[in-house]
Amino acid sequence: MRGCGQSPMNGLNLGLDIWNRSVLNVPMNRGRPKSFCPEQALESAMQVFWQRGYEATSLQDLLAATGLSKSSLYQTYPSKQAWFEAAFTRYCQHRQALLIESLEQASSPLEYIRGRLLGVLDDDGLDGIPRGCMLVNVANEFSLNQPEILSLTKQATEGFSQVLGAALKRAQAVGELSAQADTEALGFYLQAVISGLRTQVKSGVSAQRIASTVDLVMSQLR
Amino acid sequence: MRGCGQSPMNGLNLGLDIWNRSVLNVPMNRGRPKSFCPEQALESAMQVFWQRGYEATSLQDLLAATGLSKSSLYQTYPSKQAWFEAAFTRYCQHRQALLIESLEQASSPLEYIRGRLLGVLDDDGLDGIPRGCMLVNVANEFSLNQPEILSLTKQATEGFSQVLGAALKRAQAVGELSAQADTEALGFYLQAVISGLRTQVKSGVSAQRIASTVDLVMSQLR
DNA sequence: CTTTTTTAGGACTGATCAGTCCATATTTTG
DNA sequence: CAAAATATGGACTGATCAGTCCTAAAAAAG
Repeated sequence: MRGCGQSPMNGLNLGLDIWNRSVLNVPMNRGRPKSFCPEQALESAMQVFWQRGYEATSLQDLLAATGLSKSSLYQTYPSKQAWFEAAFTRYCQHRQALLIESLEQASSPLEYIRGRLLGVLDDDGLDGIPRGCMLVNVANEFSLNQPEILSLTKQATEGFSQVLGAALKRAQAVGELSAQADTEALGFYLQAVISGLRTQVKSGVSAQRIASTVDLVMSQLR
Repeated sequence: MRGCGQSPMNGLNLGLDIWNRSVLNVPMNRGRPKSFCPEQALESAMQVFWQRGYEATSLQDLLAATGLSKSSLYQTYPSKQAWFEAAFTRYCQHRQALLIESLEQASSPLEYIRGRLLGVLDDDGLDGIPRGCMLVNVANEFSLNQPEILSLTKQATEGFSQVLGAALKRAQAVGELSAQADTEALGFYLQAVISGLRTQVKSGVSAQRIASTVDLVMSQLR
């Protein structure tokens, strides 16, 4: 059972790995190959951390979600913390890539933004229970005393804000938004609104109420 | 050592307690009196839950923060969960009371709102590390599968939103806000913005950036 | 005083926590 | 084939988890 390549490296390094082997005469990995796909395991770990948060996720949860043995788990990343950081990094990268991709496909930038705002309403997890945005969850679970996590949340928040800012720039180009608008500032503003709405969703505020706030926010964007 | 009255009841019931004793001839409490103040213990418990969240707070933390013995802890509330719910309820009540009080003292309703928005910047905990708003923390830590918690977060979110809505009504009365504005909708909107800004603060976004978002939001309120 | 009632201290519980270690299995290399 | 290298399963660790229980202390009531 091999599944997804035998390199323990992640997707980005796989190419280099193959290149090394074929061109530089670096030998193939010796020893028993992994019986799991590290990428897939990380994805599963991310899902469970997303759903439950860091503290509430036990190693047992991680083992069950990934299907790995304890040895394989600790050989892939050396601690629960390391798994979490890798999973969270993956989440941020994927989310930002998705955001950018759907922006590129969007016909109307403002409708794209409305879609991002309304998106807070469909974030159901595996069991149908909303799990919110992992970035929002993580930022609020940790205090600011963990530098590595803080660095990740800051970077992701700024990244998301910039994508929203880019959407607003396109809105200006298309004539949907005043050329005087400060798109960078509005990007951070919208990111805050989205985070706030996600918190309200998790607080039990009705979908109707959320939707009308979205209308209000959109009506202010001119 | 008595400290703050010998009734194990909380503040609201203390009056009834005394009344029962004096009017209904109910005898005074027999037995050894508590050597701690339940109100004060709850306040301490609230602080530590606020700072660390539910999962990350251990019973040891709770014992250390309150100074209680394990027996007293479990006699006051029967579980960690019960302590948490009591502490969170206390937080919500106190916060809402503070919000209302400072609204009543405010001269300019819009400046009051600006103050609430900028307030996200000074939420330092005991050790100087921002701990955010407990409501935001709690809403994001728990998934929606805990009915009691959900009920508390929903109620608090709506309560805070309504106070903001009331401030906006006063702004209309004073002429600071258009009479056409939907103050209820704007109240929920502002509550979302505040939650979002708190998340950004915990994500490491700079105070300067937060402040300029506050300016942006205020400039939209007309 | 004795009795009754409540609180407090702290030993104790079984479960679970994150993490280690080692023997065995499975592969490539030579 | 044998040797080397890596992966796996799972037993094992000490620490900590939330929570229980029992005994002693301290107060009011009679």
